[in-house]
Order: sequence, then structure tokens, then C-alpha cells
Amino acid sequence: MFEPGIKEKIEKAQYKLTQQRKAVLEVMQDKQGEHLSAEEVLQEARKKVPNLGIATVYRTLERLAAIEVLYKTIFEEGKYRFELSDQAEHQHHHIICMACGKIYEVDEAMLDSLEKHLEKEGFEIVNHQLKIYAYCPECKEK
Amino acid sequence: MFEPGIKEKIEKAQYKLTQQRKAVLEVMQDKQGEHLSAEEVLQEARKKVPNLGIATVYRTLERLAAIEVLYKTIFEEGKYRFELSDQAEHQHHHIICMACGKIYEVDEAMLDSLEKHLEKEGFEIVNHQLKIYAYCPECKEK
DNA sequence: ATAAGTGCAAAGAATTTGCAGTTAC
DNA sequence: GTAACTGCAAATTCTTTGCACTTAT
Repeated sequence: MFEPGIKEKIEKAQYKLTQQRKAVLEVMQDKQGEHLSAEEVLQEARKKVPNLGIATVYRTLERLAAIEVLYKTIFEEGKYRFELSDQAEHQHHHIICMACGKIYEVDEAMLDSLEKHLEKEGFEIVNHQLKIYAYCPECKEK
Repeated sequence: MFEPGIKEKIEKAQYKLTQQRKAVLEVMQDKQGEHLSAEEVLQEARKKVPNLGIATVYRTLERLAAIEVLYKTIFEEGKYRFELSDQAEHQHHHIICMACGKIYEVDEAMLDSLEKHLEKEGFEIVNHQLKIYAYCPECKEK
């Protein structure tokens, strides 16, 4: 029913597997590879649980991201988006088409000669932005 | 008064150089290298124009970003931040400390052996995220 | 002179929270 | 049985907009 690892993470975290959470998880699995906003998840999940509330969706997504079942991120449009995180160590490199908004995943190994590679594949790179989450030298000491 | 290029960009765009815009620009120059939210700009700029309104700050930041005097971005905290963009071709690589939230700039040339370099400098990298803005092959054709 | 810009307050959009009722374990 | 979860509506936070007044050119 759920992909390997998911049920274990939920049990370990002692989350109750409610109808609502099942619906959200199923949506995230069905839409694997897509980056969904809370509103988009709500629309899909309501097909299974019609009177599902948006607050529940937000709470569920937040909780699932906390145990790394989902990955939460934000793009320049200004709202949070979620995707199923298939591997714990999944690094997130996104290519956002400036025309259609489609989001492509970039493989970690490609990072080095990335732009050349992508241009060979037909992308026209306009800009890129790297965000590194780390502890800075001062904070690391403490 | 203003850094080279700024006044030219404003004249070219035919923006009026009002007291409010001057104040915002001065703040951005004084805080060069920092990433300021609209609210933070307001607080600083009110030292010069006490009854400055937040709407004017938003409008000013938006307009200055449109002509690339400022660079607008968003971090995981979920609100927009602005910085003075010193070069047109400035690529933005940010290191965000997970403890103190301080934002460091990463030099473009460092991208390749980036992590090793940073770890040598004392950062502890937790995760990183690359966002590439581009036209995808399908959209490029049109 | 006049088109553009401003401040205020109201409206919008995304997200969070309080609370009484419901459900998984 | 009970602690956790839910839906609803109200509250928050960030940002945008309408409008009458003001200002830079």
C-alpha cells in the first residue's frame, strides 16, 4: 500500500494512521516527482475524504515533513511545496522552467559539469541559486 | 551618493527619485551584503523618513528589483528578502547557518569543489539546494 | 501642470491556532 | 478509555490594492 519505509517512519513517530493521513499519503505517492502546494493536496485528497479541511492538510504535511516522509521546500512564487522524499539522503536540486513552471529534478552526480550538461540537453539556463544549509564556523564550536 | 550604475538604471527606467526611494536605497547600500525583509527595510528607512508606509517599501523594493538594482529572493522561512545587486551577472549562492540564520555569500568560482572547501573553512554542511532558472527544451523551441 | 508616487486602511493569500467533537489504538 | 486527531472558523503574517492627497520633473 505504502512505499517501503513510510509505514515504519510513521510507526516510529507514533502517528495515528487516520483516513485523512492515508489520503494525503496516497496523493503524494500518486503524484511522485511533483511538487504540490497544500491547496493542491487538498483538492486531490478530497476525492477520497470529501470533507477534509485545509488545516488538517497543513498539519499532516508538516508532520510528515518532520519525519522526512515528505520534503518541504519553497520556490520564488512564495508558497511551500511538498514532495515524497524517496531517499533519506536525497539532495534537492531543482530546475524550474521560467516559461511553464515545471520543476525538474537534477541528479547529484551532475552537479559538477552541470550547466554544460543541461545546455547540451536543450535547457537554456537563465540563472541559478544554491542554498546550502549548514552550521557556520562560529556556531559549530558551540 | 549612490553606487555607480544605480542612478543610471533609475533614470533609464524613468523612476522619480523621491525621498522615500532615496531612503530605501541608502538603507540597502548601508546594509550591503545583508538580506533584508520589507519590515527590516521599513524600520531602518523610517530613521530618515519617519512616516514612511510599509506599502511604499514593498512597492519600492519591487520596482528596484525589476530594474535589477536589487535582487529579490526567498528563503525557507517564507518571506521575501532583498539585497543590493552589485553586478548584473551576480549568481546567488547562499549559505544559511541553521543555528543563527546568518546568510553568507558563496563565490561563483567556488562552486565546483564547494563542499570540501567550505568544510575546510569550518562549516558543517547539513544539506544544500540548487535552484536553476531556465527554459526547458520544450519551451525553448517556441 | 501632470503623471507618478505616497500613506492609510482595507483586502488578499498562505498559513496557523483554539476549541469542541471524533477516532485510532 | 483516552490521547491524538479533525473540521471549522477566527487569527496571524506577509503582501497587494484602491483611493484621495502630494510631489518630482
